Amino acid sequence: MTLVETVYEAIREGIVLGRYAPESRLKVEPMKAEFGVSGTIVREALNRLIFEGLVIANGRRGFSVAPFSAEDLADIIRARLLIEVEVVRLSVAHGTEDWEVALVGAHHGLTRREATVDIADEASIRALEAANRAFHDQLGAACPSPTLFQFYSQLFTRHYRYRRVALREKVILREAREDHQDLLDAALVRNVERVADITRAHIERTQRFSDQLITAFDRAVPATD
Amino acid sequence: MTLVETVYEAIREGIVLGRYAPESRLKVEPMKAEFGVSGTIVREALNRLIFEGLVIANGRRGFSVAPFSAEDLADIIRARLLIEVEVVRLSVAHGTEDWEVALVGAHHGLTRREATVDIADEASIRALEAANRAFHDQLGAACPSPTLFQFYSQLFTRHYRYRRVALREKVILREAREDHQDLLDAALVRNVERVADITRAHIERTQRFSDQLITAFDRAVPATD
DNA sequence: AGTCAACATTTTATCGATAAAAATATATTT
DNA sequence: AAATATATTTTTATCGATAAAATGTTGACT
Repeated sequence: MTLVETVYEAIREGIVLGRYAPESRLKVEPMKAEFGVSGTIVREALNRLIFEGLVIANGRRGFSVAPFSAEDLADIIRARLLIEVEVVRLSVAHGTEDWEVALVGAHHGLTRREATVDIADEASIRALEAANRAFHDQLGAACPSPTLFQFYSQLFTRHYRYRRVALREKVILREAREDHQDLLDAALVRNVERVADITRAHIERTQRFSDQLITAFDRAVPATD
Repeated sequence: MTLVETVYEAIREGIVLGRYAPESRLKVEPMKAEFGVSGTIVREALNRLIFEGLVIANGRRGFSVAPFSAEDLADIIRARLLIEVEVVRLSVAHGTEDWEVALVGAHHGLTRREATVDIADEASIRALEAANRAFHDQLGAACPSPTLFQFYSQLFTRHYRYRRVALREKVILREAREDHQDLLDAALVRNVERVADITRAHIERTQRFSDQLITAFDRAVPATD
């Protein structure tokens, strides 16, 4: 793996997990030290993140983390409703037996994490989210459109940046658990429209918490300037 | 405008217009000379193009132009059918009066080019395509979802890479002309579903030429290695 | 006190050089 | 002549240094 790729992953994780706050500047000089690489590497990694919607390039004024806003969140949800629903639809329609097997496996892993998650434990939450992501990725993995899958993936990541703030709510976890079971059942019997419906509801459900998310975030991180 | 941005635009245009053939390697050393900049600049520009789907990064083996394939083209068309249709739908539903004015203007510009285009003249074709792009961009410009608009834009660019091969067909030009007039008329009376339908047909029409496009390309540019 | 301008500092954008890797050519052995 | 090993060249990935902006600060002047 190339150095740029390593740094690129690290920065992306830093942004997604909120270690770099929204709108904060991503200064090359400090990051050189942080990762022990030269400025060129950092800059190349940042350039890759621009089109992923996580980093903003401000002309001659360097880079910064993409901002949080209610509009942006609404935008992400709307786009997910269009794209992710189509991705799972196509995937369930095209999935092979191997895909089914992998899906059952991913669901099992997710179930385990859901059962044992401790809301107070950061690592446990992190593991749950990884399993959640793996399950949803697998659900869409048989989608024959690489482009749509890439869009889905990007949106999922951007959405997670917001969602993680609310991940400690027990009620969300419970509802999500039910959705996941329903998704698996419908997917296994290839009920495409039902999978689409549950996916839609699953995404829409997060909308209920949108306002809370934004205000919760504003409380946690006061304006950066 | 920063140097990286300039070079980035130049490389993108080079790829879109086929000056850099699909799958050909994008070597930093020659490009340094071509643009009169250092390797760092070229690399940063290339990194930006990765997520746009125009450039592939091959681990430690440099960069290359995204390949042409029948699957890729089908993928682009499928994604456009989903995303662009939604973009124009949202845009027509949300467009203000200023948007209407700009749309009429863009359509007028396009009509002029369509009337005077000379299939044998490269510059004339180029101008037509710019006007075509401007009209379609304006049609979707009032879409309240920046994300969906960005996806639309990326797909349009990627599709153009294929379409330009077929742009010299008179029959395509004639059919497109009719679509554009119908799109404008339906947009002005805010007939959202009609605009969506025409857009769908407009994109689907290109599908008829897909096979020809691929074989035409294969003839024009024999395998690169 | 508040505005404005000269100055100092930080930060960025960019370059040229280098070491490591990959690709290519050459030689050597069978 | 084929296959393998070795040397050579090209190309890439990476670094440290520098000039040009941008930002922040101080201090004179109203």
